[in-house]
Amino acid sequence: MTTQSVREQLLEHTLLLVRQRGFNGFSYRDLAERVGVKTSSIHYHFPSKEDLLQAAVTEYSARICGHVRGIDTGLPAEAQARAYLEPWLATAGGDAICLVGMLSAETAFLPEGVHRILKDFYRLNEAWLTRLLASAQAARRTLLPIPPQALAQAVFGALQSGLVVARLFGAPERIEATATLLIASVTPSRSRAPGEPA
Amino acid sequence: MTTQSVREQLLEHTLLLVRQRGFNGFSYRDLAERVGVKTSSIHYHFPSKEDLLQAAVTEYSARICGHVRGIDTGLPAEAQARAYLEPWLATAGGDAICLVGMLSAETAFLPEGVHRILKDFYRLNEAWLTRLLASAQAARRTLLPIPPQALAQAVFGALQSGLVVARLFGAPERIEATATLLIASVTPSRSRAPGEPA
DNA sequence: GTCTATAAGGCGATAGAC
DNA sequence: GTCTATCGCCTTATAGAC
Repeated sequence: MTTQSVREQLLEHTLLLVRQRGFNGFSYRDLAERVGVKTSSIHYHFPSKEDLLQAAVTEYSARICGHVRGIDTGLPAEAQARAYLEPWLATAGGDAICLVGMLSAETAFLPEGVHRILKDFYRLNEAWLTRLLASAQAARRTLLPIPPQALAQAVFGALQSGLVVARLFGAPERIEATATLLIASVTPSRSRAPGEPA
Repeated sequence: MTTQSVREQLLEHTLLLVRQRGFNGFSYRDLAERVGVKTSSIHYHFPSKEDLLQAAVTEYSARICGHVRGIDTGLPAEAQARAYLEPWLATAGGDAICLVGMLSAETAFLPEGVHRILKDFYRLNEAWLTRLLASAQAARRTLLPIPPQALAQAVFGALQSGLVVARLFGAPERIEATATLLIASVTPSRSRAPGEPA
């Protein structure tokens, strides 16, 4: 447990506040109270609220995308899928959702620069999932109902919404439906022949 | 084009404002300006902002759930799926998303009564999709990668997120990945045998 | 039912002392 | 770097005239 500078604490609590309540859902006062400083001190580190947002979304995206890029593509497809799902499963059911998912609901208030980071976040995750699904399909180990890219978009969207719904219902296991879909889509399994009973 | 009472206009513009900006994203002033009245007139019809929200979410849920319940279950599964998807396809790419999806991101600020309506909305849609998928599977016309209920949850979540992403990218066709997944999941089609090229 | 006027407090942001 | 003090504006909500 290393000691954090005030700036680091502000950024960390902003990440949490945005994921819990959204950019429009917290104030400088809320943030100041959590960190134990006055609101004017926040303005010293982050002159405007948009500066704070920009820093938070950049940091969040770097962390998650870093995790995704860090997954060894030499692993079996199922192991890659499980590694990918890790942070999603760990988040589900808490009082925070994905920062990008939250901000995507608030696009009307966000500057263009933030929009770009959000879009890049979707693109990277969807591209990674597309590659995984396509390679699993190419190896003939699996049978996809729709093209890899379409399934990747659907799976990633279902994960985002899964966090939202898991929080609403207070039910972490709500994310598992989508996790199962991804795993099943890259797993050879005993894939049933058409007409074979489930 | 029938003339609407002020109350009806307030409700209608509230539906739109929540779907565009969220419950925390608009004020009585915004609403008053759109309808052409003063903010105090809103308080006459809806004493508090929570009253306004309660009326809006109730109305929205009644409309969408009414549409779903109105789909003839005697139709072929694919026709039912297309009828179900209709409002989602019509919404994608505009500046408004599903009101329930929007409010689900703002749960921290919403009263318990609204939470209940949101949950019921998810349950009804998921149950309807589960029935559709299960009946299509039971008829041996299709092969699902995961159980019907899990797929229903994933599909519905992907639709919700699909609206969000379609708006962010300004790309209505973004919803089609999930629409394709649902259609493919209930369509006998020429379902490929394992190993058969896509 | 709708208005004017106003209350009481929250908001992001700034100036200037220390 | 952090503080106190303050600005101007926005917010939901109410009282009372018409």
